[in-house]
Amino acid sequence: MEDNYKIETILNIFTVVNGELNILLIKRQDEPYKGYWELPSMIMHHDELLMDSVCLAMEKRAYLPSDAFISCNQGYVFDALDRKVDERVIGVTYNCIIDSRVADERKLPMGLDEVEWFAVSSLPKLAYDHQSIVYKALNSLKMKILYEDGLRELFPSDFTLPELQRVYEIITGNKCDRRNFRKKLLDQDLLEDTGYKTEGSQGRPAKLYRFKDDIEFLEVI
Amino acid sequence: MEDNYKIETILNIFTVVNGELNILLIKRQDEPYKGYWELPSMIMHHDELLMDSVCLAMEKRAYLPSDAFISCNQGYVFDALDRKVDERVIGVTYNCIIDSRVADERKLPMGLDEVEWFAVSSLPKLAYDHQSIVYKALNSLKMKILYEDGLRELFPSDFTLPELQRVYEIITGNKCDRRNFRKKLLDQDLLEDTGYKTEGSQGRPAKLYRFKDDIEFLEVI
DNA sequence: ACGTAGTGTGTAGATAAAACACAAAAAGGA
DNA sequence: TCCTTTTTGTGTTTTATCTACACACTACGT
Repeated sequence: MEDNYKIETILNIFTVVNGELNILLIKRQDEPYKGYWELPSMIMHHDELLMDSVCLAMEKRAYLPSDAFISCNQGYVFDALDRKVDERVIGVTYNCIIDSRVADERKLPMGLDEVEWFAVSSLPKLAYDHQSIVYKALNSLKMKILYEDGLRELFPSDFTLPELQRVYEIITGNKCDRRNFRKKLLDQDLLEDTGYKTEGSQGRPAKLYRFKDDIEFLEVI
Repeated sequence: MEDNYKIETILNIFTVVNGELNILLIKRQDEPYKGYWELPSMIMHHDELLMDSVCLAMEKRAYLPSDAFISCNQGYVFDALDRKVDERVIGVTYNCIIDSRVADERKLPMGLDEVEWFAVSSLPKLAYDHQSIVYKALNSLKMKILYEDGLRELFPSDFTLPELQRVYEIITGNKCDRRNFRKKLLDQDLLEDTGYKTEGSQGRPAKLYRFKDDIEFLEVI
């Protein structure tokens, strides 16, 4: 018996802009699922590593530099027999976080692809099983924030504590008291005050913080 | 270009016997790595799901009933170009926990395979990249114990608190005080006293507990 | 009967988590 | 200019959780 299947890598590329968690999607130009949005993906060839394929997907699909990510973690493998329409493709997902400062430096080829950021709280119709894939990725992100250094990766540049809390609450689903959230973060000494404040927004300006780029740290939140 | 690679599922099958975490290994009969031990694995065919392949590996490699596991979770994907000697095989790992009461009901075909349980604290020489695979699985198990219901799955039948603590400490790497460990577990009301005690061991007999098979529970330890 | 080995138990101090209310700084409109 | 609205910043008290710690009980072996 001749086994014939392919492996693709599928990328959940996250970034935070204006205190909102965004994910990168591409509008499909062809059938099937024409007009639906999909995650960047790339078929892996036999002489490549999965990570090679991930980098190619970053460049050729997402139009982002292949080294743009702050973190890139392997996620779940999706293997339903009918997940693609006419061929067997096993999808290995990768969850990437990139810096919002490079998120909009994409050079799209004129009029070819539509590549856009969507707030995860308002996603469009997704092709194939990509809806499930995003949900699973969001759950991984939740674990990463709760038990690892997820927040640090999501906020590489300056941020306000309310922004941090909004993203934390959206991803984890836990609402928490502002004062307790601030205290918990400031008590560990992971953050430093930049001395700057937000401008032009409504209400009292918020202090801008950044994560200390410290050697080792064991726990966030 | 014709892409030609295969996918295999690789099983880390864990069970607890006598308060010791064991993993199932098979002694290789042929080159390469003849005489080394390996994890049960099975090539996945194009018309199968990964879980089909897992079940086949359970039956045909581990000689265990394919429904014997208490839990079976997808783990990491190993994809190094040279992880197998002469062909490209992508390994998708699954971490299974089985009941120690079925662990020894295996019917091995006479004199063909050597299939044995090893304490994870004293593993033999492992073939291929299976050493890394076991390490990664142990780390997943740690996360599962710390943040999910891992302990419950590892102890489906009666156990003593010292047994529970030993396994907990080995997997998590955290030593903890006996009294505090007991209190933490007994305060949540997950356990019930069976009324029985260990017999024939040295020292004072230990009470036998079991996990209440309760509806929902949010946290262990 | 005595030693040895392993289990079972409670309390006080420290640390972390949860609950809670008001003042400060900007923007917009009367 | 003053008042209202909006959003941020701040401290204390209570509660729960975690940590540290010492001695008695029950079997087995000699």
